[in-house]
Order: sequence, then C-alpha cells, then structure tokens
Amino acid sequence: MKPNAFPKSKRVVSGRSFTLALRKGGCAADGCLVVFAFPRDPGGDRSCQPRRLGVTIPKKTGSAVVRNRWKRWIRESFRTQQAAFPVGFDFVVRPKKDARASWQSIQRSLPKLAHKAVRRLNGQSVQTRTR
RNA sequence: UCAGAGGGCGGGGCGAUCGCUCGUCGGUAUUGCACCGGCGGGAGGAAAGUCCGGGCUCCGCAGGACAGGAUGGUCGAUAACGUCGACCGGCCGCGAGGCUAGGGAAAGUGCAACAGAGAGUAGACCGCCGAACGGUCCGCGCGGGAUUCGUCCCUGGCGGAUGCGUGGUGAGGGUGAAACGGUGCGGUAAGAGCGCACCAGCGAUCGGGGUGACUCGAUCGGCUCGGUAAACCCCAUCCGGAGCUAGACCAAACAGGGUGCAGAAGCGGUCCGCUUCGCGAUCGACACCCGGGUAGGUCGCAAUGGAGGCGACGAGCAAUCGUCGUGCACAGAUAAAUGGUCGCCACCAUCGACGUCGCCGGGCUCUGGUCCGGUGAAGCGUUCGAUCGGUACAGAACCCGGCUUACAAGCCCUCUGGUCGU
RNA sequence: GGGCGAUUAGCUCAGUUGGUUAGAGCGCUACGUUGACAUCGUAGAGGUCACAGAUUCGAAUUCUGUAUCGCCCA
Repeated sequence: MKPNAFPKSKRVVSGRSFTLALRKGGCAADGCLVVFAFPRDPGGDRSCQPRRLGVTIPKKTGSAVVRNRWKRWIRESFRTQQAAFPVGFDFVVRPKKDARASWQSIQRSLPKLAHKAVRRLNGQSVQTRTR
C-alpha cells in the first residue's frame, strides 16, 4: 500500500465507533479543532492495526460548502501526515464551535492534538485501573 | 453621446504531483474481504428554498354528501400546475414598456377609529328662506260693545314687519380616505333630478364585430342605486392519505418451535436403583429444518432509461406540438466521492511607464503644420510591467416540469426618449 | 428527507372583530430620602413591531416572498 493513501480501512465508518470515541475516548482541543482518540482493539496487537480517522461536522458550522471545506482539509492533513499519528487508534475530529477554517492551522494542530488525546486517554485508564 | 426599457449568453482554462469514488480489464491473493496497476466517467444554473405540479411506491377505497384546503378575466398550451403564451379590462409612464388574487357587494351578515351636523334609504352646526302653522308688533278696514263723542275695549279678516317657537333646505362653509353625479337653463320663499338639454355612470332591449373575456352603435328606463370579500360568506373548478428513511428482498447472533427411524460408539445434568458398576428413561450439547425478523447487506438507484438535448421539415401570432435524423450528453456517494499543493495563462482592480488626445505657454515656419515644456483623479488604448491583490453564489442523495431566492467580472441583441454633428 | 412553530424596548413577555401617540415587569439614567448604602418615592430615556412587497382610507395585526432561530418524526 502507498504511504499516503487513504482508503476506507483508514476511516471510521460505523456509528458505534463514533459514539465510543466521543463518549469514552481521550479528548484534546485548541482554538480550532477538537480531537477524540480511542484504541481500536484493546486486546489485540496495536502496532499492526492502522490508525483511522473520522470527521464529524455539525450543521451549525455553516452551509454545505463550508462543512465540505472543513472535512476535506481535515482529511487531507491526516492523509499527508499520517505517519506522525500514534498507531492503533481511532481519531474522531470535530471543528471547535465558532472556529473559522484555515488550512495552515488545521495542518499544524491536528497531529499535536492527536498525541495529546492519546496521552490523556492513557492517564485516564491508569487512574481507573488503580481505583 | 447621455438617460432608460426588454431579452439572452456566461459561470475561468491548461499542466504537474499527492489523494478520493464508481465502472471495467489484468495481476497478487483466493471462501470472502482486501491490495496493486492500466483505461474510462465523476456537481449546478441555481444542485438551494421546499412554494406548487406530476411520475414512482405503499396503505385505504361501493357510490355520494358534509367539513377542510387551493385556485379565480377569457381562450389556448401541457402529463399536470398556483406554470407558460396570446388576447381583454383597469392603473402607471412623454415613450419603449411595466404592474395587475382581475368572479359576486341589485343573496345575506359585519366593519369604517379620530374628525365631523351627518358614515348608509345618513344628516340641520354655521349659513340661506319666511311658503305653511303659532306668537309678537305695526297699518287698514268690517262687526259688536262702552262713551265724557276726543276715543277706548273685544272678536275675527286683509296687508306688512320680525325670525321668537314649530318649520323648509341639502345649493354654500367646514370635517374626512370616503358625504348619494357634473355643467347650464328653467323653477322656487330659499332650494333640490323638482323639470329640461348635454355629458359621465348603471341597467334593459336591439343590431354589428369576436370562439370568448369584451367592444362599437342605436333606443328606452329609473334618475344615481358608495367602499371593503388578501372580513365572514356565495358561486364555479380542482383535491383520498402518506412519502425513496416510500417500498421489495437476503439474513448472522441471541431466544423460541420441530425432526434426528434401527443398531453401535460416546460427553454433561436429572430421574429410576440402598450405594458403586451396569442398564433404562429424559433433557442438553450436536446436526438439520421452520416462521418472525434485529445487527448488517442487496435491490429501488441510472441509460434495450427518461414529458432529455441538438438539427431539419411541417402546424401555430406564440407558448407548444407532430414527423424524421442524430453513439450529442447524462455523476451515483451512503460517517456520505468530485479535494490539497505548485506552475503557466486568461479576466478584473489598483499603481507606474509608453503612446494618443484635449488644454495652456514658448520657439520655428508663415499660417498647413511642426518641435519643446507644463498640465489632466472622475479622457482613451488589439502596448508593456508590477502586486504575499481579486475571480461570485454555492455542493447531487429517487427522477422530472415550473416558481422563488442568491450571484464576481465579462459579453451580445432589439427598442424608446433627449442632446450634439452631418 | 418530511412536518410544525416563533421573531414586539437591553432581558422576559402582553397586544384580535385592522383604528388615533404600541404597553407591563425587571434592568438603565437623573433627582429625592440616608452620615453612607440597600429599600422606597418621583421623573425620564430607550421601538425601522425581523426584512421586502401587496390589499386597505389606514397594517404589529390580513396576504405573498425572504432571513434567522427553535421543536417534532425517523
């Protein structure tokens, strides 16, 4: 497989995965994006499962054209920098409320937020285990 | 050249690279999913709003009526429409043209604030009038009575004055969005369609034109009979309901039901048996089947298809229709494809050159020009260059016909009015 | 995709057979009361009735279109 390809296996497809990530996943945000991370299969070997991306854009963001632009920019920046993301996680990305889309800011903050979300998820799970 | 009216086109292009989606062919793999490569297709004029009308699908349905909703000049077009075309009437504009829910108010009910005298078979505030009735005053004369013979009183009559009361009036003033036709003459106490003439409007009849809305003309009539139906309402016409998440099919897992004959082997639970072994019964596990149908999937869903486009011919004023031709185009996602980056070009804007043009000044020439300088926001350009400049509105989700709304820059056609020149 | 509803002062709401100058409460401003504040009293400001067009003599109200917001079904 080509390194920069983005087929369906790298996308979050089912509604259940979305709700899982949004409910139980680790969350990180900055001025323009919110990223949720959730491990794909906690029991299995993580390193051989690809990272997956899901984008959710609420209708309040704007017209269909604006929403399409958000989604395409997010997808594109994931596709071009996917090596920089942690392996074996689902990432669900959502635009921050009232944020204005911009190609540069998305590209900059997406991998950073992904790492941050994973870190928070790990800390959270450690806490629940000790409890 | 300025101002304007109507209509149409158009919706940036090419390339590189990294990606997405569908189809197809080949390969890896092969139960399948998947991956790789080649080729081909991949947003719009509004895809939008969901305001109408259809197709299609399911449900309901003997027929009709009521309720409710929609439409509303006429004729036509159409699968249908609240759409389109032509025409008629009304209003606006000098005009080209524009707007028009434009049936019925002499079926019925209702409404009209404030102002005003009065708001619907209305009404007398100011004003005008003094005809009629009453009152008061004056004059005249008749009759009766009294008498001091001067005259006085009473009764009713005639004439005049007054405008006090009862009244007449709808012409004038004033109010209002709206006040029951207009002008003139007659008429009258003053006036008034009270009468007459003409005009406006309404109705009826007759005649001409038109399929029709309607229109033109003549005669007669009552004399005027208002506005609002996007107030209730009446009339005519139309409408069964829901919608592709319609609907059809396949179908894990879990639970349920059924079958597993005879013999043999054999796992677990329970029962028979005092216990063990053994034997037997039964349930489960197991295998197969059944209906319902969840997760999920397939079809619906895309060209032997569509009320498609284009061209020719024909019919029609036109909307549109008919015939023939035409590989001319047509995407199909489903957490939802059509994108990111870069380069070149195009167009626009701004700025600067250059050219041209106008104006001013000067020189030469000697009246035709030419040269130099200055000047120009709101002059021009088949010129050149620059800019981290700008290039709209907007994204298919079953499909069509319309309507409405949004829209950068650019382009084209026809027509009207004015100004200037010839 | 389909079906409903709303928009009036800074905020929450009234406002019906269409009628003069659109109201109420809270808030705001000023003055008074107090040594000062709260409370209280008096006065005042603040409105393109979401926008545009139409009907009407007259529209917040009726009709049509547009915009924004909200709800329901799945």
